Amino acid sequence: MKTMTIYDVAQKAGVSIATVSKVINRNGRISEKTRERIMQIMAEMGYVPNLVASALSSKRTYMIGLLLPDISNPYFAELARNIEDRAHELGYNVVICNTDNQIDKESDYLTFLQQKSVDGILMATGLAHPQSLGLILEKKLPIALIARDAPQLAVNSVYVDDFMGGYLAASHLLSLGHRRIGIIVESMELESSRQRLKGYRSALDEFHCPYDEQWVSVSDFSIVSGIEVAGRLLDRKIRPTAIFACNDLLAIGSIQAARSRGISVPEGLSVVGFDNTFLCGMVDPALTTVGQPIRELARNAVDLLHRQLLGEEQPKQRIVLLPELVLRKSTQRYGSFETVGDINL
Amino acid sequence: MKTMTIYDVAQKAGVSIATVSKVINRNGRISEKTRERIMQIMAEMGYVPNLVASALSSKRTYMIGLLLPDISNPYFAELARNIEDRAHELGYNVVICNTDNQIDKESDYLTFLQQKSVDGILMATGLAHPQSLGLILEKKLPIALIARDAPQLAVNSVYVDDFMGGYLAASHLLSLGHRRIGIIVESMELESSRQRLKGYRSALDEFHCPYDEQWVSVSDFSIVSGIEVAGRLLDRKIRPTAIFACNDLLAIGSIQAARSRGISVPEGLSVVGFDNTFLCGMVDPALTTVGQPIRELARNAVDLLHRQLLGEEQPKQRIVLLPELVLRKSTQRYGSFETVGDINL
DNA sequence: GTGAAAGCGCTAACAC
DNA sequence: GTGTTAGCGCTTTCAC
Repeated sequence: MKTMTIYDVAQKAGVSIATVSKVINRNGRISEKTRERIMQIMAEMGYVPNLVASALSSKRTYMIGLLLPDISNPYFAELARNIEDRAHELGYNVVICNTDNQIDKESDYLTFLQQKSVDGILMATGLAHPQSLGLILEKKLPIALIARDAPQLAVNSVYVDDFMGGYLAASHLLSLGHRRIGIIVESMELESSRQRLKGYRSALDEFHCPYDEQWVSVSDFSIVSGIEVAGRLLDRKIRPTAIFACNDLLAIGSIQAARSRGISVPEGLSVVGFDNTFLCGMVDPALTTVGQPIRELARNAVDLLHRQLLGEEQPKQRIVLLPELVLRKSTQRYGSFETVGDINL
Repeated sequence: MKTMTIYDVAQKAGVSIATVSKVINRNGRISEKTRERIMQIMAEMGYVPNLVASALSSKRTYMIGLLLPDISNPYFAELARNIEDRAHELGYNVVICNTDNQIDKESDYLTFLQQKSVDGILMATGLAHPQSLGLILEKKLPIALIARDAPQLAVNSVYVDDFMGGYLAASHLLSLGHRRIGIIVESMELESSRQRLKGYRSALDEFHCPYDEQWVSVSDFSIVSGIEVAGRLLDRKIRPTAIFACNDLLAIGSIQAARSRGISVPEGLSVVGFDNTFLCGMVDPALTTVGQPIRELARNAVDLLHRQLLGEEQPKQRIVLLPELVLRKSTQRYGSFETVGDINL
């Protein structure tokens, strides 16, 4: 069955292809009568427009590229889901690109996406290397950054207030009486990590608790890394009574590290995570965490991009959403229970 | 900066566009000398071919569509990750489509993908409604099914031996001495669920343990559903001593249902999951499960599709991979410990 | 080895 | 309101 074109429809309807094109794109002046007749004919024939051809002349592909480190990470999976939902509502398809935070994969994908003429790009990779970004900006490809970095460059972005998140986590622990609070950050390369750390320090200051660098550890995104880094923290002679992990995976790793050392959570160690992925309710004890409004993050980012695509000449903007503390079972007042098998000094 | 075309390159190189096209696609006869010179010039100019135009004439977009129920489900996220990895290696981008198992969303996406002329489609949705499939097959759009259904239709597919998976899970529990084994299936619509149930029955037979329908419950994919359904099972006067849940999420839900009733796992209840997602190592107790070779599933599916795209006229095939039991901490011999707070008859 | 030219299927002026 | 036509940027015969 040969695939049909707009010519076939035009012929069958006894009109020109321009007319058909106009009813497809519902623009131009068309009498209601011929409009309906043509719609009817298209339906009968089972005609579907070829969007590649359409894209070539109209310069719009209705596709957006989504760059993220790894979609198998629950945080990014949830983000991707919400992004795809919103994009689909607006008539766009999304192409996923796993960069593993590698700069060469990142620019590789960027080149591909550019060649394929995606209408816009959403970056949730956090790193956003200047050279990659430069490439895009130069080509005037609409872009929006999500959830992480908001570098010096003038690009649209949507993210949570990481400083506040760090502050919320630390002050929660401090107000529970904790004073030796370990913090595990994802990477010092990330602006988000730096901000969360600053928030943590700010809370410390407010509680007149001295900042001590020995309590800050750098990790990466993975759970195994969380186990390892938290393990090192817990093997100290003087060990922390609480850990603030900069993502839920690291927090879960911390719980596991504690458990394998016979330290129970929250009795022997309080743990706070970040992101509020669905994992929090899944582990035991359920994880207290700093919640990111993932859905809103996603929606706002897509909408921001969409407005650019519509050609609305709006000023570049940064949308900052506020995180909130989600209390569950992994934190408790320091010293409120007799700790068993616990050698805290 | 106006975007360049093949004409600009041809002009600068003093050759025709046909020649340039040939060096880009490394086909046709081109002298090594001019080839290099043109490559050089393209690099200097920063020229990148427009793949939309290329697609319009060559009929190949180097994009494949991936339909799945929900990418925020860890199983599908891992699958998607591996699919994207392999596709990327082969030079393809992947467009994700979340169907939520709704037939209208499914056919909606299918229409879109067809209009965008993706080179092929990967379906991991399990349902694969005949009408949707018919649409694709009719258009001769290459397709491969993953991980779930393998209906009557002649389509390529890759999946695990679900019967064997069910058998493995049940016989593990039976050999531990369990006789009242609840099974929670995702949906009776799914061939995979039916097969797993058959495997379960087969193991029962082998152990001369009578099959009793009261032990089989139907659920959906979610953890909340797992909690609910497992809860009903556990609230029976005579309750099961083990539960075989047809995915890890349901298994985790079962553990939570048990915990909230004061039943500990594995002492008061053994639980086996299915899929072997990374969640298994994350919960307490770590989950014994039937492992799917997700990576191989993904690779094989992409390769199968790829071979079709290359036009290799191969017979349709079904690749069946074998699952394996992954032992962790959520199962134990029935009766080997005094059960506490347990009213088993 | 290289080039001319006819599409691929559609959009968007512009003319009528 | 509807039709004509010139592209969009590339691939691909088929001459030379």
